[in-house]
Amino acid sequence: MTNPDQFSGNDLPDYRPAAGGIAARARAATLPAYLTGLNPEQSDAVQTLDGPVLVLAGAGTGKTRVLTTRIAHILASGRARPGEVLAVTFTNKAAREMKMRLGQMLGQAIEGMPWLGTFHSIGGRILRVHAELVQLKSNYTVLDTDDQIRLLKQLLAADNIDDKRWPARMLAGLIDGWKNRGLTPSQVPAGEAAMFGNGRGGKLYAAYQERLKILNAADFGDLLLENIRLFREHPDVLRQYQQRFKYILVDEYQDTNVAQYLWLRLLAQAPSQTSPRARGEVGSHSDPGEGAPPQIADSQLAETPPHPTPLPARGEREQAVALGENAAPPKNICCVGDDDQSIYGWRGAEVDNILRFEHDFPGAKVIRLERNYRSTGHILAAASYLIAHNEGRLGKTLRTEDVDGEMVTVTGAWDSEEEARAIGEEIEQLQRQGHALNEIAILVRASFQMREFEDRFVTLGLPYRVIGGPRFYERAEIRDALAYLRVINSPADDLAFERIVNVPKRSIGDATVQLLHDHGRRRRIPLYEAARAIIETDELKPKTRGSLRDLMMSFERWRAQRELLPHTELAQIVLDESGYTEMWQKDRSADAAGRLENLKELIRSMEDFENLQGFLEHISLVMDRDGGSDEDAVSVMTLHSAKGLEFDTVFLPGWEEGLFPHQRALDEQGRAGLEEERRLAHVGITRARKRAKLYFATNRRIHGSWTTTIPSRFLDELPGDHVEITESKGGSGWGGAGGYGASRFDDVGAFGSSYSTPGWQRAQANRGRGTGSGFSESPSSFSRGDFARKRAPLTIEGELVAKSTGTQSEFSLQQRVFHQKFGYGEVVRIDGNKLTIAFDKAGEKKVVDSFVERV
DNA sequence: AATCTTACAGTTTTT
DNA sequence: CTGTAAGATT
Repeated sequence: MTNPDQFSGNDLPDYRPAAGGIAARARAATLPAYLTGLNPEQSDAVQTLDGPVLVLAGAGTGKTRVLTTRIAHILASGRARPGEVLAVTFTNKAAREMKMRLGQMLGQAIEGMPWLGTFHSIGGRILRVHAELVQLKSNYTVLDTDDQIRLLKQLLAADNIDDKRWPARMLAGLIDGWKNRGLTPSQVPAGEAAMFGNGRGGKLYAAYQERLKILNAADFGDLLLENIRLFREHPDVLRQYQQRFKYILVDEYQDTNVAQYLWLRLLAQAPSQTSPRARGEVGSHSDPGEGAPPQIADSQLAETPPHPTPLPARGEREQAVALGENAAPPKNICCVGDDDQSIYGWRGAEVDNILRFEHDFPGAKVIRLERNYRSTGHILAAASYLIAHNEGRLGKTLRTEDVDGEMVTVTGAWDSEEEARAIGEEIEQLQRQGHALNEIAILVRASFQMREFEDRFVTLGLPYRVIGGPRFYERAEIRDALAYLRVINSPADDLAFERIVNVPKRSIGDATVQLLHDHGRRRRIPLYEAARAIIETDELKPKTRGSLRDLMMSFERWRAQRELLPHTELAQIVLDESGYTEMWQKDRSADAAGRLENLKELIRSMEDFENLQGFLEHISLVMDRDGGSDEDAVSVMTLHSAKGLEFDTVFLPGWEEGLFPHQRALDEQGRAGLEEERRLAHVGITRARKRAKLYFATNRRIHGSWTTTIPSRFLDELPGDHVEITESKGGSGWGGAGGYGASRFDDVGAFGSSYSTPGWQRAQANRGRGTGSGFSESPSSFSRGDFARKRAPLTIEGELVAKSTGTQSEFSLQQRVFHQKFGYGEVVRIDGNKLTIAFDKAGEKKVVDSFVERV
């Protein structure tokens, strides 16, 4: 955040005047300050306030700036008050950033925008107000995926369905998919509903929805779907919101799914047009009926190649049209997105939404932002050339006024280990040249690739940070703690009760829980009440009965204390008295300390909320992953989680067929899958400001065994003029390839063939002068020995010693140590500041001493 | 009820 | 090969 380059990106206080000339200056004189410094297209996007607008904002073209400025303009020009503007994003992070930038732009003059948030938080908020209309109470619980699956497991068990053959996870996926497409149980096409559990999928979905109502709970999908149902069944409520929202803004429109699209359409309609017909016909209209022939809903399942020209309307859209939702002239809705960055098709995002915007919102104005302020010329050219291979796109050409800069590099490595080694060295070199590690990222296709980098960085002592992984509230310890609080807040929360009844272990096993379930079901009471009743009987073994009674008494006590104590203090007491904290204190595994730290963080975060109820309401919707530390460290993450971020230097390893593009995407989605993978590649390259470095390995371990791979077709799709083929650090593109004899050439041949393509040959011809040998040169002149020799003189050690905690005598052989990642172990060898440690669980590892502590 | 053993799968992720 | 989850064992 301290990098000066930051402002060459979206913020642009110093936008080059080339764009406007006299006209721009004239505008600047009459318009408010926030409008100055926008380029003509941006300015257009900000000031076209009436009617539907689609802003196609390529990577690094100032998308967020346009959105925030547009809101500022709406507010400052007095066209609407903050409460009359609906602005939706996908992530809390994006919402927070917009709020922040809006605040900066407008000063403190305007109170925070109440309707700026994620689809889910806004949907959830509307739902709380009208909960009774959809058979919920306003204090309903939001279930996460884990709760969802456990609930489904119970339903499967109740229906005697073998959850080996029909896993609950799969059903959860199906239900999510249906909800993403805006389908209630009765609207699911019969063919699809029959696909699960010998035709019982549809019934299970219905049963699940019913059960949710009884538990007073909603899953993530419901937050939107129940909103749609609410709006359709209660036109008066819909009208209220249509009147309220004078302006609607949508971020990342290419990522919207059908449900989100329907939700937006309903809200974007002019208030007077609410169709009274909508009420009764929702269910019956598209309901194929129970006995209908299994139509495998081709329109929904078969891949529909995206195409800019009008497409056949798809099922859900037809439905919207049939309900009269298409009739009204759309209001002032502005969607911002980039079809070239649509990478979430697999979780329900419909690229069609953005491709068909003009069709869906007649009279829409489409504005293209094509001036890129992030990347240098070569990087942009490479990314543009690559993405041009996609057919289903609206078409944009990114331009920059920046210098060409460094070429994009492509480097081959013998195997993934060498790939990691080479990248590690490049990073160390950058570090020695004074580049901040914070400005370096490694973006992988699949998370298993991260491991090799982590291992390498641990040995090098190079600080790194893994982005992504389990979210804060998804961690077991957080969910356990929350479950305790949920039971205190709402004794009817069976899922929460079940989760912690035997955590920590209190000898209340499955048998006992089953007994509680039976009891509860018979008397139609929650598990909590069942437990209270059963400890008065002698149905349980004395030991179990005693321990359950203790737990119940604790809960009663905590509930009484709830009125007297601040909720943070209560949480502390609950965790201590339940033995939960103690459980982790006694745990000697590597991550126990971290878990205790997380629990502390949870309590800290509770302070931001007024009371327990408020905290629980928000935790599942607006709790973000722990804010990254501010240490200087290399970021390691997946390409997906890199969307929206930018770095000076970006390393993109693993560009091999099968991995990237991923085989599964190809197998399951065909050409659409390939195009999405290509968009992912485009996203990856455009994350880089100054350096994009692509890698492929000839050999990679997949599912344990070594597999020879061929370089990704995407490498062939790069423009030769902007790409440089380099050698892996230490002398050879093959690094350690030497010494393996003829078989190696077989492998080279395999990949060489894919390099007979024009793009590749251009690339080779182009890099002729200066840079040294390329792939055409025999790699046999290099060997592992060469590699090692060239590595030796590097003074990494010198730097690391300076960073390490102290003298090397701090550790001795057989010393017991603790490492944040690998846990406990014993020192078996010492080389300067590098220790070889036999970890109890992780095996033998080489680690820099500053990363371990004595026990 | 807790621990050990075996089977099995194994992109991408937000809310 | 490795981590998880369900099943078998004590």
